[in-house]
Amino acid sequence: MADIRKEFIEQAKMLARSAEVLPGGGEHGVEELAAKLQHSHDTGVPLRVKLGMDPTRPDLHLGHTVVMRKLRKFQELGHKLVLIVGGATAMVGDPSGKSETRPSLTKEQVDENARSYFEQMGKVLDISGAEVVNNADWLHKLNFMELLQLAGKITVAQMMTRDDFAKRYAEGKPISVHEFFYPLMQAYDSVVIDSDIEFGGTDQRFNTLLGRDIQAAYGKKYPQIVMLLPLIEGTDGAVKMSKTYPEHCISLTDDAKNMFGKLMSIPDTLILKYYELLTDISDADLKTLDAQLKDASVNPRDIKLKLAFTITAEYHGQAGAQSGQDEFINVVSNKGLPEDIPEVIGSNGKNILDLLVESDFVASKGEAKRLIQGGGVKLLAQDGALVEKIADMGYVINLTDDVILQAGKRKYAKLVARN
RNA sequence: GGGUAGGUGCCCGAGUGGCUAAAGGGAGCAGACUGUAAAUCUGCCGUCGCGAGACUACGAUGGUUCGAAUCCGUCCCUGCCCA
Repeated sequence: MADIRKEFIEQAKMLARSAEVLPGGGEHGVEELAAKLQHSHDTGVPLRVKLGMDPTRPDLHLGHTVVMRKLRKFQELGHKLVLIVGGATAMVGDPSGKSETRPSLTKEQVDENARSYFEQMGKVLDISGAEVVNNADWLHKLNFMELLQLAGKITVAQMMTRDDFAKRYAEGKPISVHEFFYPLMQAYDSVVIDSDIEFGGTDQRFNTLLGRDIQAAYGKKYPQIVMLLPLIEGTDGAVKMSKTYPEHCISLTDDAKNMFGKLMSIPDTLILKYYELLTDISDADLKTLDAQLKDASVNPRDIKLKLAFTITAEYHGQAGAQSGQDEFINVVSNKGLPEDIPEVIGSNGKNILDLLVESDFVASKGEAKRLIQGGGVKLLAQDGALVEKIADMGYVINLTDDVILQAGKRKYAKLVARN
């Protein structure tokens, strides 16, 4: 692979930003990528870039978009996106430490989930231009001998180098044999679809690299390289954004106001990372922001507002982002009332606890009580002025005029006086 | 098959007969503060009940006991060692 032309090195560098390119990593990784790009250019054959997805819970969040945004760049350069719906792999589930064999999804469920996936992915990627396949189509047809042949390409020791396995083994935690097959299945996919580059989060290091090895073992001369992108933390700032913790996820299906608000709730320490991985910001601008964040005279909130605006705009347009920002400033900064307050009719004469539970503001009466004890339940006038803070558990609603009920920071209901 | 260590609340994890609805941490919620739904501090954090209290809960099940997450039997699951 000698003589890689400079333009491809440059292109590879651009594409590799924030990513880890394997094998090699760093400079070497960039060269590997450049070689692929050049070869594709010279032969006129687009690169086949692979992304696999589990069609289990079809709820994509911003964490997924880190990889998707990168894929979009490849699409823009004319390369072929190959999306693999994990109809077969979904039954195993990527080993995470709590694995069980999952019940197999019916074809209909897989299709349904996949459809939902594509709809959400379509916000970032060009799905119509992608090749979409389901690995159940080939994995379910493998017979036992073929399976053994596949399994024979790797040793247990190699398998155990996977961090998750090694760790669990060291800690004396269970590892089921079938979990070994997840990486193998994913790797075999690479053989079948003949991928040139596989994408994933950094947690996909082992699986994707195994794909490279298995491709080679099945005779592919230039096996796939791997591009890994960082995982981003969820809104709590500590744990990776993952559907295991939906309360920390910023979902692509969140409405503009919620998306904006959730973005504002990330810890300040995450601002740069979000900027880098979730927007198209230039390196230079990133540096400027870094400097501003270290400058005590700049309020990090303002930078975060811009971040929230940029990202929200990508999914909900300028207008959506604007409404999200207006709402945030109005409600959070100025402690005003949100725009859309649901009306509740017929609350007159009701006990406050029952009302809170019925309106789904709290999950139980106990929680309602705690909320009241904590001073979180208030009645406000139409203009937001405090009418009274409810402190009595036995409080009974007695309306003469419409009044706004506030429960906690973000829950409001307009209690209508007429019945 | 034998030995041994375990299975605790959303998660991690302490607890070995009453003082345990169960330490501590994380997550979550609220309040204060703040130009952030950031940070920090404080409180809350099983269900029902205004309340006294009742109920449910420490793998499952059956016992012992005035009383069990804690003791005993059986079963299920997991790790390690031996075979």
